[in-house]
Amino acid sequence: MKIATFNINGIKARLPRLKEWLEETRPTVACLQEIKSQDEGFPAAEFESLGYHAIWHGQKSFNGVAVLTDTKVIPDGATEVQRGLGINGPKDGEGEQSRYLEVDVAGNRIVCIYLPNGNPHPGPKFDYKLAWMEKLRDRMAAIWAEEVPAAVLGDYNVIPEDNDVWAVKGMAADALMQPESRAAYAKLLGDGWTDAVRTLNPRGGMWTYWDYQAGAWQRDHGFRIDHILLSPELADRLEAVGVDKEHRGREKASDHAPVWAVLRN
DNA sequence: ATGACTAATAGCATTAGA
Repeated sequence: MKIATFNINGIKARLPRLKEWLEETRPTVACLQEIKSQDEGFPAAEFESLGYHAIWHGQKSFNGVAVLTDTKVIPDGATEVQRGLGINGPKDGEGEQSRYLEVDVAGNRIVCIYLPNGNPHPGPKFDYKLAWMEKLRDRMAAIWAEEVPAAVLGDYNVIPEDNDVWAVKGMAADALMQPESRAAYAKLLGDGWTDAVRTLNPRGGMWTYWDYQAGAWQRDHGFRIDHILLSPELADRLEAVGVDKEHRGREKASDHAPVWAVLRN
């Protein structure tokens, strides 16, 4: 089983690239973030024609997550367990943003997350990020207690270590690598979750994001913020990880590249 | 210290991303 996460930065703008990626790499499960589409605008039929079942949790303009499953491998598709973590956005009177979608896939719990960016730091958006991470930790602990094989994957918006960024100084002031952000991420690992990419590539240098600006892609000025966290049972089955970096260099690409992990059956 | 790019929605720019 190959599970993948891909922040696509707009499902309408990215549809040709996304379909291409699905056909070329054929992930069993694909977690998507930043679909930036309302529920009624989600192009489910496009994925059906490629042999993918979809569950989505949309929002107007921003955020939005979805889980695709290969119906050739998982005939029944995914079954929704929970959407949302029960935490409102940072603006006064704002409701919950669409950032969390938890499903069951053939007995495995798959959690697709789009963790708040948190910039600018400090400020209410950063506070919201940390509060969201606490809510996530609570929910992950509850899943852990269920003793179900689980993977929590998505855009964490956290650069975990210094060797996960092209230049520490360049990002020092950013919410993505504040000590509080890193500490909250480290707590998840401390709870027993395994960072799949870190485990098989401890030396770092494997980026998942390159900014559109300032020639970041051409200069390889990237960092790692898209992560796959595994429960012990799935961590024991971890066989390989990778970043589909080449897809970042294509026309009209997302600023993130897909990240994947292969789990033995 | 700032801007650079891109997407979405709504304007005759603004917000958000990271």
